[in-house]
Amino acid sequence: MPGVKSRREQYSEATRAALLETATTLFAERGFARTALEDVASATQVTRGAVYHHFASKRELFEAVLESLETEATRRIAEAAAGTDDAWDAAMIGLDAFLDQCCDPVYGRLCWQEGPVALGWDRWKECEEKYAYGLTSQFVTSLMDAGYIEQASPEITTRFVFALLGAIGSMLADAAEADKPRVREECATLARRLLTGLRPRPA
Amino acid sequence: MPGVKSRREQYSEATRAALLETATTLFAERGFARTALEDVASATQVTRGAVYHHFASKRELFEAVLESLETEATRRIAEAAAGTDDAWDAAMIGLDAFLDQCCDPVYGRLCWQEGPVALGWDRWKECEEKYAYGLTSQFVTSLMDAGYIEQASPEITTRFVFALLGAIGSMLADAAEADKPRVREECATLARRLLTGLRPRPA
DNA sequence: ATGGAAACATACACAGTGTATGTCGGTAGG
DNA sequence: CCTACCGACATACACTGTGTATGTTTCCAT
Repeated sequence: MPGVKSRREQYSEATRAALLETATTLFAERGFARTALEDVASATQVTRGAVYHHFASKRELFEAVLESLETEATRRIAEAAAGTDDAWDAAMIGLDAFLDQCCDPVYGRLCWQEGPVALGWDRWKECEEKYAYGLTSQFVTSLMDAGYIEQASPEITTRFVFALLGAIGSMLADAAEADKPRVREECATLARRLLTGLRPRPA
Repeated sequence: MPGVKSRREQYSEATRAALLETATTLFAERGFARTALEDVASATQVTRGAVYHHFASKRELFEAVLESLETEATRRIAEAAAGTDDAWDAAMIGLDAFLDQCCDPVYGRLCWQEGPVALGWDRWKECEEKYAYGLTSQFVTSLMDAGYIEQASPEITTRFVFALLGAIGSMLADAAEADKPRVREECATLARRLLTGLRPRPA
């Protein structure tokens, strides 16, 4: 009977999920480099053996954490913008949803600060292709197609916009909880203004 | 006689400089994490003992490398923009000088890619306060003062612009040597356009 | 019940950083 | 001059942390 999990499979899956969760917490609290797998294991009440059973390496564990966070985040953002036809409006709604997302300290810290540090920029971007970077790319090309921003290399434009989003993510991740609403608003208006710079000139 | 160095001091300074140079090369070639101090030492024909004599830690060695690169870079950029009175023109000249700088693969790689990875984002930004970040901040505030860009939080605006510059640095560091001129130009126009988005509205 | 495989634990190899100590040549004061 | 010291480095070692190889137990199928 496919779909029915044996007890052992359930246990195994639970362990894996628990590892993922403690790893998320510890990576977010202490950062990738300052978190030893021993800590992750003991906090989950298993040994490092279990960790290496479920994940090939420390890096892969982090990637799994990242993917889990990004899957949820991109889903939310895409969902928020889904109903809107106009490309510009959709992008602005997406931006708002993204800002909301970044106010979660775990997301901001792990995806935008620890991510590139832990995996190296290349590998990180490779992972992000599927998520934030990919989504950004979609928004950018749809804005370009709709004539809302000037025709230019989509790759480079995307990287610029992505960098902006990264800056926002890092800032919100850094900001004290009390400051977040203010910072959030300033980021929103600034990002909008910068993007309007890309609009085709009326001339 | 102050100012005159004893022979020992000269030797010492020379080895320190040599260490700095090989470290620069190796960090740029292999990255910070994949470069062991043993490699730096042996390539300089000394032992790790010498490295630890001159630098308190691997991190400090990297910081020294970074500072050396950034000192030179910011000097060049500031110098290029020095003669120009108009804040906008000065900023554009500075941008051009920066783009030139980033075409040096060593600078781009170490300052914009390895930097945050090696030191962690916080410490990296702390270092950059004195150099690229500080210079960016100056340009931004002078643009704001001159009314070329809208009044807004200078801190946040600076971080946005800094992120843009970082994106450029990374891209040029990544780009194949043959592509650099093209990428450079596209980056330049894109950056200019984005910045114009910050100009106060005529309305 | 029993062979086998999955889910872990245990133990170990190894790389790399940092530190404590040793050595040797240069330099300064008498 | 010479000698006592100090700085520049070398040597050796401790410790942390990753990854791997090998056990051990538990579950499930036959």
